[in-house]
Amino acid sequence: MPELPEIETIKRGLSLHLENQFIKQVIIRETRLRWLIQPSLSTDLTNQQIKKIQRRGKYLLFECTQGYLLIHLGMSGNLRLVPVATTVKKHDHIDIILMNNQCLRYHDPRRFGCVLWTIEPILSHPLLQYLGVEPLEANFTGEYLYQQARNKKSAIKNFIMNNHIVVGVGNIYANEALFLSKIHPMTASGTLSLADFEKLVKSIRQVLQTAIAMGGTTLRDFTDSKGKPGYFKQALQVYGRQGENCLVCGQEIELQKIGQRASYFCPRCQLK
DNA sequence: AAAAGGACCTGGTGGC
DNA sequence: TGCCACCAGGTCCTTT
Repeated sequence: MPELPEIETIKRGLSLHLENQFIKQVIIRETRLRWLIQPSLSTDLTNQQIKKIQRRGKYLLFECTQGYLLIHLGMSGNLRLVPVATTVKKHDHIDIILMNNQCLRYHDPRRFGCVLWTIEPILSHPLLQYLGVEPLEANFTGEYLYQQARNKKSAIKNFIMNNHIVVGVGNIYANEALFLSKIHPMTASGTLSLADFEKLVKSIRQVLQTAIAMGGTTLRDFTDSKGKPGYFKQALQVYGRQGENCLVCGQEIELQKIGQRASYFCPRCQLK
């Protein structure tokens, strides 16, 4: 489901309602997520106060009194804030119930996500320590990408979707950013110029920021923490538009698999 | 060392 | 209506 703008949207919604709240009870209905839920999760979390919610890449970090709750939503995960008495549906795996009777409900049909507790320094957690730069922060520059791409032959689309290089850019926004940059998704990363990378950085920033402003992209089932969809789908230039006309030049948008992922591009605007 | 491919899951869709 | 193949917003792990 979610890329950086969707996670950021959820984070902002949850921050408003959860910061400074105390956890009263944790209900676990299904432990088989990407990694098994630790049996101690419930006792670890109970009575913790949520101090602050942060985001690193597509991970949500709930800073608590004595540790961190770390949540990833995988492909199909969602977090909703619901009244405690709300009927439990299929795939509602975890409830985190607060003293004020709000319930943070984790729902994930495909179970590719994870929910775990750690008392280690959060940024040195094994899942986080090798992550690349944040695309909306100042150290994400054309120069950085250019240096990382030296001698790399992988397609530029795979390169910008690689979490060890830059985090948060998933399949939708990789396609959109490459279209804005007029770069063909198959281009070998190492052959692009510094100027290309500067343009690409600008495009990635722009596409992510615009999507955040519109509450993310709802393809079928993404909603924010209150159940509202995002509106960026209407602004998509290439994603899902194979066979339709390029909004810039009128050429038919093409679809090709790159690294097992659907890739959409304009063969006239985006040169190799 | 880098790149490609498989694996993990459920649900929706479109073809026959 | 049913069955089947294929597709999906992610990313870790294994193989080449």
